[in-house]
Amino acid sequence: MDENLRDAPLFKALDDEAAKSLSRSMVLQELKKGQTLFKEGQTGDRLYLVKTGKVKLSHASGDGRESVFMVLGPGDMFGELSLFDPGPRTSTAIAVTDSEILGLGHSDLKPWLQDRPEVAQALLQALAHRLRRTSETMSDLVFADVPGRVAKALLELGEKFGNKSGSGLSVHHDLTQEELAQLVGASRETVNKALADFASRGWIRLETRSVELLDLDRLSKRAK
Amino acid sequence: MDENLRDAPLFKALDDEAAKSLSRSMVLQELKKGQTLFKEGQTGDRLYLVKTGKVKLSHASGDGRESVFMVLGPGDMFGELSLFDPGPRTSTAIAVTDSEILGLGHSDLKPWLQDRPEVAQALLQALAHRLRRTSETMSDLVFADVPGRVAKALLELGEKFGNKSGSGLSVHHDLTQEELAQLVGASRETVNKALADFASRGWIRLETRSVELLDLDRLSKRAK
DNA sequence: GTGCATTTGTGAAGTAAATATTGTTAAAAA
DNA sequence: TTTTTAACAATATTTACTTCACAAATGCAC
Repeated sequence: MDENLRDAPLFKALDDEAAKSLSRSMVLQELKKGQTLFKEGQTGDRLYLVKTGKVKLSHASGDGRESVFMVLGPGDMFGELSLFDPGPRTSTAIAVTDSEILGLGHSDLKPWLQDRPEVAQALLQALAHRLRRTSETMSDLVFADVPGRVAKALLELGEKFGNKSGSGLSVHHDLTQEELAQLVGASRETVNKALADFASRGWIRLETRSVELLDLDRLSKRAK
Repeated sequence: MDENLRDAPLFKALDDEAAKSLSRSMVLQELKKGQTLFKEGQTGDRLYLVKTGKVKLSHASGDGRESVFMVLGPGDMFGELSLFDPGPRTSTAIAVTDSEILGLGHSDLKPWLQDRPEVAQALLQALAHRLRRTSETMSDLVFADVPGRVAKALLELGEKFGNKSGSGLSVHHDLTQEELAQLVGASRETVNKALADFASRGWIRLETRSVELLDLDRLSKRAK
């Protein structure tokens, strides 16, 4: 079984034997970059786990604008809302890069939830944790200005997708500036200006679909 | 047992017998208006249920500004984050009116989670539902202007606390305009303007700590 | 390579909302 | 009651951000 997945909330609480057994009922699906897994409004009761690649969860406004709540990487779970609280999907899931994802249907998960309290417990914890982060993002939208939110987003992407490189933290986020702007809840132009400003101060170095974070301290200070 | 509470997610899944038994391990606490139940940053592993009254969950920024995520009424659950995902409280809970609150400690809930999968299931559903609403609020912050958010907040308060009255829906929210502004994520002044504008159009009638919603259709249209 | 589309960078004008100020009304407290 | 405090209302000013317009760079198909 894949190392990344062993740490996913769904499996963390189980012993190897059980984890293997559960993983057998999951279905692998390959997505090309840009491909849509599900759209908001559709019904669906599958939960997904990212095995490789990146997936973004977004939400469209009436007039065509888009907002991205989250970029998910290996080990991350999504789509669980429609599973626990039946109803249409609230977000659209699109692959940011070529990705492999594992799907698990409601009926396959149910027996585990019944017989293994530790699975439910782990999922409760995962949801609670998610809720915690969501409400933090919410107060950032209220309190922080755009550069602050950009700094925060960079740090979060760094934590998730960063690799230590000589001088700093190299982050291949695979997002266009447009997508980054949607993640931050601002226009592409202002995000671009914030990035350019950080770069001119030497806090980051911009590359295409990737950044190198050079001064984490300053960025953190700007973020809070 | 109180009727309101019988419908709370925690009890809904249980039969009368079990619900009664669980409710016996809950501790009643009375709060005066303005009294703080817990503060963000404190540790705590209790879950609460509002029996009577109203409680607000808020979050403070570094520079003293405040944001209110939620106003809770009878039957609503809160404080569960620190219970499922151990860590300090992420919000401050303050009584908006004199209130009665039931508390349940981690150790009292745990056996139920172990033995009764339907309890865990109900809680998963409650969290998923909460997450759904939170992310909707989040995209409203990105997409909607202040008057739109005010209209939405009024409708939500109406759904929760409204009573049909002759001409419209009478909503005793018990919030000052300052608190309403914090709930909407805007300054008191702009919220006041939006309210005055709605009133001048005849969509609402303002009273102190209360509104009457007269034209729900127009408000809904302005909200989306 | 050449050409075309997408992404990135930047300045200027327009706008929603915050901030600041001051006045008015209503509710508590003396 | 009067006094004091808190909540609400209206205005002018400033600010952060969006929108618009366009140029430069990069990636990709042929």
